[in-house]
Amino acid sequence: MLPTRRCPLSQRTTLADVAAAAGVSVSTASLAFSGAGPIAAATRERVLAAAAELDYSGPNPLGRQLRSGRSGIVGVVVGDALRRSFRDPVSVQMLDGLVGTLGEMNLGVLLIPGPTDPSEPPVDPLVLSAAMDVAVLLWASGSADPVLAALRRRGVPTVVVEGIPEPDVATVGIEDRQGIAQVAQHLVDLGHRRIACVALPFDRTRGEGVVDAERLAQVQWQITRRRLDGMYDAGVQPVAVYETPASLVEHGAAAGRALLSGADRPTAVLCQSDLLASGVVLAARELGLAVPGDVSVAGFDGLDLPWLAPDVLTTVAQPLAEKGAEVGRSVARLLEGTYPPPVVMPVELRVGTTTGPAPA
Amino acid sequence: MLPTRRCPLSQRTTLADVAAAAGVSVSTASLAFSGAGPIAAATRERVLAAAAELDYSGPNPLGRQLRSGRSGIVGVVVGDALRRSFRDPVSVQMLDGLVGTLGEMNLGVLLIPGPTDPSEPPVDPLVLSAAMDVAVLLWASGSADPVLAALRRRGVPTVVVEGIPEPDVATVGIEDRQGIAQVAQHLVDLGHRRIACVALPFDRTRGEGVVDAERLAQVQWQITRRRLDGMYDAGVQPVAVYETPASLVEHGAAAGRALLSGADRPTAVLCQSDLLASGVVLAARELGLAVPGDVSVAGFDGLDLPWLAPDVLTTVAQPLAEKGAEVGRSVARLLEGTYPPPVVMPVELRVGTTTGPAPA
DNA sequence: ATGAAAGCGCTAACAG
DNA sequence: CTGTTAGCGCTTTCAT
Repeated sequence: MLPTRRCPLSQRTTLADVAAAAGVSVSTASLAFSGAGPIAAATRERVLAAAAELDYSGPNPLGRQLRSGRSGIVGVVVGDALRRSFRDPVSVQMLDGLVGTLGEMNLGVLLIPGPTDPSEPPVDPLVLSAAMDVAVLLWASGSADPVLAALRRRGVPTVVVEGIPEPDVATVGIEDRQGIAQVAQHLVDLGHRRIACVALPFDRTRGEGVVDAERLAQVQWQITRRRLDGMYDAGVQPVAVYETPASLVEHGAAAGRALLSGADRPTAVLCQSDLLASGVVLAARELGLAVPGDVSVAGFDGLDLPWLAPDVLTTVAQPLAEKGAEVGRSVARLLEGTYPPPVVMPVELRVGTTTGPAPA
Repeated sequence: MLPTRRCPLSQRTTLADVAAAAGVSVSTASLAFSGAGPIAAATRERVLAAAAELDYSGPNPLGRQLRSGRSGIVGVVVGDALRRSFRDPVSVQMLDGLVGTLGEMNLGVLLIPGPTDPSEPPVDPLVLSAAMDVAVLLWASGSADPVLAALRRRGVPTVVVEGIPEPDVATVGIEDRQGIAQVAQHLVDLGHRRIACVALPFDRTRGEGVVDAERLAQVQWQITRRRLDGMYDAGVQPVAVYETPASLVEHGAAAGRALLSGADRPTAVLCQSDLLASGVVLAARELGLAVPGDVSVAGFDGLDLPWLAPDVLTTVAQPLAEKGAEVGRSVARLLEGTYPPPVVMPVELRVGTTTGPAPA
C-alpha cells in the first residue's frame, strides 16, 4: 500500500495578499487584473510582479462570480444520455457550433445529460442546482417539459432548440415541418402511395415498434410531432408509423427489417432522421431489396453518410453548425437581458440516389 | 422590429428572505435545504413552505460555492477541438463513462477544448480562469504540457489520462506499449517484414505525411511516443511512419493511399488507432488491394466498426468506458485530498480478419 | 489614479 | 435543536 499523500485542495494566496505585497489597496490590485478601470501602467506592473512573486495565478473565480452575480457558465441539456447523443452527428455538430460561439464570449459549457428512460429521475440534479447564467435545452418536449419547468422555477434564462416559441424563452429551430412536407411531396410525385414512416422518439419512454392510433396520439416531443405533421401536410397517410428509441443507425435497421419484411410492404420509407434512414437502407440491402428499385428511402438532416456509398441519401439538409452558432447568439442576447425573437432556419431538399419511381 | 423585452437575469429572493418569512434564522433555513445538521421536521417544513410561497428554488449556487470553496465542477480538457474529439468514439466513450461516474457524485463536467493548431493560443482561456475543483486532461503531451503547467500554477488538482505518472498529478492509462508490441509481434509471426506505421499526431502542429528521422525524433505527445516504442519493442523497424493530424477515418485513408500506392509497398500497416486503420482498409479496397491477401492492417482501441463489414479489424481492445469510470474515481480521491496511485488498465489483442500471412 | 467601505449569498463554528 | 457571529474572495461605488 502506497502512503497516501495529501494534495493541496485550493490556492491559499488571495488578492489581498498580493495587494499588501505590492503596497496597494485590494481595489487597485483588482483593477490590475481585470483592466476594468483606470490604472497607472507602473502600478499594474508592480501588482503583477507581486503576484508572480507569490505564485498568485489570478483572482479566484468563486469570489468574482459571487460578487458579479455571473458564473460564465452555460448549461447545455442534451437530448439524451450522453452516450447516445454523442453518437448522433446532429447533436455533435450543433454542439460544436455552439461551443465555438460561446468560447469567443468566454463562456464555458456545462454538459448536462438529458431525459433518458423513465427509470431515471426526469431531471438531472445539475439542472436543479448547478451554477449557470443561461441554459440551452436541446430537443425540449414542449411547454410541459420538466427540465424547462425546473429552469423556469430557478429563473434561469433559457434557449430552447427545436421547441415551441414561448414568451419567456428564446427559441431556435428549423423549418422542419415544411422540409418534411417537401420530401413527402417528392415521394408522392414519384408515384408512391404506400409510404411508411420511421419516427424519432415520442417521449421519454422511448418505445420501439409500429404504433397504433392510440400511441400515435401520444407524441409528446415537439420535433417528432412537427415532422409527422409535415408529412400529413403533403397529404401522406402512412401505411405504418414506426417509433424508435433514439436516432441511431441500429434502430433504423430494426425499423427497416420490421417494415420491409412483411407481405404488402411499402414502396417508400420516409424517415425523420438520416441516421434512421441509413439503417433502413442497410436493412433493405440485407433483405435483398433494391434501393430505390424496390423501395425508396428518404431521411432528414443532410449528414455525410460515407458508409452508404455509392448511394447518396435523399434528405432535407439543415444547417447544423450555424444552428449552434445561432443558439450562441441567443445566449448572448439573454445575457444582455433581452429576449431575442425566435429564430427559424431554412432547410433544403436534396434529392439523392435512394429515391426513385414507385415500382409498378 | 419587435420591441425588446427585458428578461429577469437572476433570482431576487435570498435565503435571508425565506428565513425571515419562516421566522427562523438564516443558518436554520440553510440547514432546511442542505440537510447537513440537526433540524426539527416541523421547522424544515415551515422553511420549505415559506420558500414555496416566495418562489425560492433553493440556495444560490454562487454563494454556496464561495463559502464552501467548492464549485462542484470538473473541467475536462479534451484532446482536440471539440468538433474532432466528438467524432472519435475513443474520446466519446471515455467521456460517457466519466460523466456517468461524476454525475453520481453530483459533479458537473465543464467541456474545455484542447490543443488545436498552433495558430490558436496553446491554452483555452477557460483553463486559466474557470471555476473547477479538479481538472481532467485527456491526451496530455507530457510534463511540459502548457495546459498542465497552467493548471499547476492555479493549484488545480489534475487527472492526466494517457500521460506520464508524476508526483503531483493523478494518472490513468492503459498498457498501450505492451498492446502495440503484441499486435506488432502478431504481424511478425505472420511473416511480415515490410511493415509501415500510421501514427497519431506528434504535437499540436498536427503535420500530415510520411516523416523523416528528424521529425520522428520530435514526437511530443506521450501516447504517440509510447505506441511507437511498443512497436520497436517487438523488433519492428517500420519501412515508413506516417504522421496524421487527428485520429479520423479520412486521415487513415489518406495515409493508406500514400503508403500503398508506391512501388515497394509494405505488406502490413500497423495503425495507432482503429479509426486510422479503418481508413487504411478503405484505401486498400479503393486501390484494388485484397485485405489481408495483399496487405494486412491492424489497429488499436477495439472499436465497433460496422462499416468495415464483413471485415473485422485486428486490433488491441482497451476498456474505454471503464477507463472513464476510473478517471472519475481518481477525481473523487483528489477531492478527498489525496493523490491516488497511477492506474494502468489492461488491453487485449483481438485478431480479426484484416491480418493474414505475408504474401510471398 | 488610488483607497476605503460595503456587501454579493451563503455555510460553518460555536454558543445557547 | 436553533440563533449569533464571521467570514469565503472579490468587485464596485464613492470619496479623495
